[in-house]
Amino acid sequence: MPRPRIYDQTQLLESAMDHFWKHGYEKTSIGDLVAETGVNRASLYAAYPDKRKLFLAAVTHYLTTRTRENLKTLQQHEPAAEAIRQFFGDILSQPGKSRRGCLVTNSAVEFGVSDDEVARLVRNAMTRVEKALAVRLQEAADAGGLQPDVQPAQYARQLTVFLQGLRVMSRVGVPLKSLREATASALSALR
Amino acid sequence: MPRPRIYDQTQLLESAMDHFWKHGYEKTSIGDLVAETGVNRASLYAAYPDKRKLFLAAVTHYLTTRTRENLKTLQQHEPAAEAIRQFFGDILSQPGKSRRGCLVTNSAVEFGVSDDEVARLVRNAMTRVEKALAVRLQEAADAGGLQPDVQPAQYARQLTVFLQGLRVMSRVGVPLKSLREATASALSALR
DNA sequence: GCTATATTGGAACGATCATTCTATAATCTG
DNA sequence: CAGATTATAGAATGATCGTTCCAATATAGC
Repeated sequence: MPRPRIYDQTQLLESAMDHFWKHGYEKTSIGDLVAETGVNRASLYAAYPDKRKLFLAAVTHYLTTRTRENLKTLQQHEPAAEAIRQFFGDILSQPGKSRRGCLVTNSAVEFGVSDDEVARLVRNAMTRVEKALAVRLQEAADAGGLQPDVQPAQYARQLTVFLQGLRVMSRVGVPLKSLREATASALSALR
Repeated sequence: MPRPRIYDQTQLLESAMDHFWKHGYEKTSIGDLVAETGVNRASLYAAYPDKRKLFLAAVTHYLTTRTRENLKTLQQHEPAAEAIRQFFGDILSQPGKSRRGCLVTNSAVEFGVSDDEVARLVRNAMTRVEKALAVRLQEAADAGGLQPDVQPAQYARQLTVFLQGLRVMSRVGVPLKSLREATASALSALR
């Protein structure tokens, strides 16, 4: 019976995610989203009760697409040491896109102090990355692909922190070449 | 002849810096600053032409106080390896304050894509940290305080990136204990 | 103590924001 | 084709924003 929806819900979410990713939450207005997505104001509010809920949906969408994609790289390659290299390599191999940094990192900074729900979402995402790294690092250690004095769990923590740093520095325009050098150094315990 | 200023200019800058540090640029309104600093609107605009210029002054003030203080720790302790430990140790030793992260890191994320002047300011600050670390790491290497296979310049890059990550994760509420473990791992090449 | 001068307090302005409302349009069921 | 229902377009609303304005105020030099 109803008039059919003219826009695609996933495209809306992708578009909104892109905009929040590039400009952050506060600098993104509903007007911006209407202009960029082509979706009408009223339709936006029919789909999400308010801007913040749309943002949360966008972050979740980021986690289930971008972050999941990165984790797949980490989990699927063999051997484990190579998977870890590839994981970081992928992140540093998109010259145009790396400038936006990571929506999770950006949200950590923008909402870390002011919104506990976002903060928890972000911490959980970081913990998942850390655990995935820990699994692969343990594998690498077992296979002799890790310096013997390195503890996988702690090294996973270190690399998770390092990854956040990469995202900050990408966003502010530090050349990828420098970041690749830094990463090579951070991964030098792998062999 | 003129009516004397009733507020202290440095206190104003400290107060504004604090607020930008905690809440970021966009979420800080002039009204917030008036309320928190006690300085009148007109006086604010007499001191700085607009919000952005005040923000730039606040960031510069941060660099000449907080960042400089951290760099002093890095430069003054002996031996070099101990100075580096202390540098990171200090950053992770303020349970209440670490939650705000670092104004430089926060600004990198908030303005990295949208404001080249801020981005350059931030990159320059990061480069200074990296260079200071490189100097001390070279010293440490010369004194045998560094694993022989580690290159000081690249390790300095790595630690600079890592530091940014620490600041992000502090801000989002990751426990300092975890971050200290990560840091211990990142500094394990020192001895 | 008067005048010149810059500061102060707070009202005022125009722009922009998130959100809501109203009217119209498009489809499916019967 | 009629009517129920939801989507759409865009105007309207009220709050908040950065910034400006104006009248009142406080001092230093005369």
